[in-house]
Amino acid sequence: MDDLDRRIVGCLLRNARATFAEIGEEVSLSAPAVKRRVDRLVASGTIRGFTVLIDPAVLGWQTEAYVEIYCKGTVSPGDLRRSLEAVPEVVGACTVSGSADALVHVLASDVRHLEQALERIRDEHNVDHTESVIVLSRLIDRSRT
Amino acid sequence: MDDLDRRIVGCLLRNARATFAEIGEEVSLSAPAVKRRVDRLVASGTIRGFTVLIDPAVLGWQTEAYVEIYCKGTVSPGDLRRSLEAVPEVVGACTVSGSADALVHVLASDVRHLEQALERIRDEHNVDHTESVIVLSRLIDRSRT
DNA sequence: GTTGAAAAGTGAACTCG
DNA sequence: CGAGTTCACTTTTCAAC
Repeated sequence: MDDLDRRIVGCLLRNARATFAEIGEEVSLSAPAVKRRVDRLVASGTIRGFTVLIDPAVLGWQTEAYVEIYCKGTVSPGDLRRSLEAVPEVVGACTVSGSADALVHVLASDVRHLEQALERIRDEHNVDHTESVIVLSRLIDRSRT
Repeated sequence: MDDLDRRIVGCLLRNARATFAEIGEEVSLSAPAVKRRVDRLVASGTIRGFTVLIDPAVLGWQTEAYVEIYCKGTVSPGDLRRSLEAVPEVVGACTVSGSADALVHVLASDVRHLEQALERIRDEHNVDHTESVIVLSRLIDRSRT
């Protein structure tokens, strides 16, 4: 992972469908040289995949919340992950410092749908209670590294 | 945005560099038909762009926090966005329900770097105080809608 | 980095409801 | 007419050098 790799990744972050020749022009490399580096970055796991950015409003999933999960007693991160993965509305989750066991990012079509997702999360055997903040407006989204 | 579009978007979410022919095979369409639909989705803004998923650990930005921002008096979302956009470590931000004015997602190389970013956020003229939780481990990341 | 064969992208003309 | 298809033609990929 040298500086050239970083510049190639920078191009791909902006447009993952750029041709190798286009990237090569920007970083002063031939198309095959770029391809070899990209292949290596994919093989090594540095590049985990190529994806598309969708306007969430179009999919109709406009209601967003961050939910702090408090579990009964202690719970392993692995168990927590398995519990939360079962709920498709959960788009992100992490264990955090402080008294909460996890912070969960939930995306739903509307408030009604969000409530249903929260109920499903709460119904998991090891969840004691939850504390939610609802997103009013998204100010910044630079989530793709 | 019909069911065919949704299936095409599904393919692109999994692999944004899939060829139109590959996508076409999966959704039972010819390559040019897929291309026309993808072009339309891009033109209409449904597809906001193509990007690459990078292993954050490789870039060395492994320290993550969620920070609640409390401002002095009232502040417009626009001003808040401008303040936060000036801090590159801020990867996401939204206004939220409850007493905090905003919830900010911060990514930094280490705790020291995170602290510097928090200081920069606090130094913005309209920030009263902040409340942070540090991410211990990421359980789920399905952030790319 | 260069070259060349194979594959994919792309626009036009055409066909079907 | 909007949406899909086939077909020619250009560009890109990708493996060998």
